[in-house]
Amino acid sequence: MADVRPTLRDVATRAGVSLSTASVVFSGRGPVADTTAQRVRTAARELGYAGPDPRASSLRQGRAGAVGVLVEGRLLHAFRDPFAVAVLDGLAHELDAVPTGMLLLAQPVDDEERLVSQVAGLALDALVFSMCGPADSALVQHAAARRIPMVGTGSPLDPRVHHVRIDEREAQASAVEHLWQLGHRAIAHVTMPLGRGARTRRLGRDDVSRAEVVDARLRAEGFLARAGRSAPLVEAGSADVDGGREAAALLLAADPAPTAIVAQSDLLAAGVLQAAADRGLRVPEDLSVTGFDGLSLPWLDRPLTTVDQRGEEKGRALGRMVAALLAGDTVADVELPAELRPGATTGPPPSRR
Amino acid sequence: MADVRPTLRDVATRAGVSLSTASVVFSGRGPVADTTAQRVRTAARELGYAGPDPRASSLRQGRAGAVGVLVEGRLLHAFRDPFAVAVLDGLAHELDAVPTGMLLLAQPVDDEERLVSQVAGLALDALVFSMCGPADSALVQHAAARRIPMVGTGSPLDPRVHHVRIDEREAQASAVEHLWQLGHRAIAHVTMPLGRGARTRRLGRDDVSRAEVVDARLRAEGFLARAGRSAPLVEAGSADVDGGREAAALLLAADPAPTAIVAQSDLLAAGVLQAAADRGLRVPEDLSVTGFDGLSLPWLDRPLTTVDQRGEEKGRALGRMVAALLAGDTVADVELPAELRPGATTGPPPSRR
DNA sequence: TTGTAAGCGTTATCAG
DNA sequence: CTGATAACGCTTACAA
Repeated sequence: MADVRPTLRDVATRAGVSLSTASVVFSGRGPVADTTAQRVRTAARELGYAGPDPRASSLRQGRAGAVGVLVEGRLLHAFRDPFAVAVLDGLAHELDAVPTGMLLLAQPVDDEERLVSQVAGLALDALVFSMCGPADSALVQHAAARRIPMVGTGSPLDPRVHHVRIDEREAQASAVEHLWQLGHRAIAHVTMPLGRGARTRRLGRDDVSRAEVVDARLRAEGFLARAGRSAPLVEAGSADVDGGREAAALLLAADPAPTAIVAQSDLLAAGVLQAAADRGLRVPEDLSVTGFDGLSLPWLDRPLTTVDQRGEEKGRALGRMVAALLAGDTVADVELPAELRPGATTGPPPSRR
Repeated sequence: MADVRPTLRDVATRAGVSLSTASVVFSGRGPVADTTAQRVRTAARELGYAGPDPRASSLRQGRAGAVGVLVEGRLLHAFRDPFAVAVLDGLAHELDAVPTGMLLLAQPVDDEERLVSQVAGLALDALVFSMCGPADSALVQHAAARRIPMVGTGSPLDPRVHHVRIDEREAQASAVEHLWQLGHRAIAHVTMPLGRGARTRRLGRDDVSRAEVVDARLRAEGFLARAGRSAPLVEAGSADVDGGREAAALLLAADPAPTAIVAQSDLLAAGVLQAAADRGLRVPEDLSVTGFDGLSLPWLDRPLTTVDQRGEEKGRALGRMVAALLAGDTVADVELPAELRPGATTGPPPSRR
């Protein structure tokens, strides 16, 4: 066995057939006599031929067999969010049926140019913006030029990107409505980071309208629409438990303190619960807390009241959209339902007890 | 702008230069006059040319710009394990510098043939078995035939796969040693699933030696070597918190019950802690527990005594190995240290208090 | 049913 | 510094 990889031509020669016949044997397109096929396969086995080189066939057929999947920041952080993982899992499930592989692309916070040049060197059939992030991305321009179809979950905001969304505003407002019904009138909000360089800080209405991150902006708008324009807002410095804890600490130190905190994600809500515990507040007796995503966080000691947007289903919808696009179909944007799921972290405010 | 993607030839024609000159402008190899380069770039911009097609250049250059990364089972499960995520993060970090993308391959439990045919269609420069799993994989044969270099963390056991390992036996034995020093004499072991079709069950010595999953086998052997050949072993049905809980429940129901349980992973150990709580046992007063991996599990209320194998470092070592292999260097297997890190879940047995 | 030939879009070599 | 020309390994009309 020579050290160079045999090619289809070598196999064909050895089997005593033409190159095209050998090709047909492997691709399965077109009729081949059984005996011929046998001879080709035998020759392949003898030569240690592992099948057609994907590089060559993808050039010829125009299919790479892989889609790029963008996740935010470092993998370590992206995968710490069970919601992101659920979306990816649903996506993987649908793409597996195509079949198509997922090429992970970690979106660096600052250096977009680098990401574009990385993608420029990759053979990709589509691009998936798996998490709703900044409103625009330099990648869109590049992918559009390459005629690579793009799908996202609300961002980037570009007509060339197909979306699977939820009604972020309405979904977040439903959490406020739930609290309002319970009697809360001092409701505060913890947002995800609104853009790069986020830090724990109080937010004004115009900070919200200027926010780069689409879902964070829409949810905050939905919150404000129902809770009142002057309801307090705090931005979390990071989209994780610690970020929620710090943001909530800021809110709870105010006087008067809110009786309920609406967080933009379950992870943030988990941090809010910690901050409440830090101050000796009982949940939901002294403070009600809502999350967003609908994760099952087994390490929480009680079920969170949350807005359930089924992550796996979202991922599957993305995957089906990709599959349709690859098949050359035209697709329409999809809107998925998201609804409030009451748990044990919300109840009447102290004054009503 | 036509609807077909322009090619380098179109750009060259428009710029009034030859194809090869245009190529050199984009690849940066070879000298080009500034004015010529400008003209080419202008023509490219005007045509909306997004750079050389990666499919074609990869065929020509023999590089795909991506490596396949195998994770066990569904993504949802793989990413639920913080250790796996840490390894992937370290890997991503090193590969980013190459630069090379990571194509995720979920290893189905049963249908290996499907995985092979998936990989057969993918242009990959290397294959990374990121988690130590079954001792052999049909992929090895395929990748070897394609001359794709392979790296792993202990499995598959094949001389063609380069490894980054830890001394699993010794590492697991060190946890037993720690307990022994504290005075424990009734030490039990919870193993990861030993192969497909795992279920919660007591294990004999020969179950261990027949185990498919390499690290599970080696750790169990290390455990037995130090704890004594008749120390009780239970296999977890799944490599997660619930698996650990069920396995520990079985151990704790025995009479006499162990005073210490050595788990093969931190996730399993978390389940052991739950099982202890279920029976009203205090840790470490009534039961000592050790884990394996060295994760920081923020949702545990106290630090776990564990064997720290730094996942990120392991991933980086894998990444460096891949980089070296891609550069054509010969590489030697690497052994990384793993050491016991005492936490708050181990102490003297009840009899010594 | 099998063979011939023309690409797919680049990059590498080598001569000018 | 620039330009012909030949691969890279395969697929697919079309002809036999």
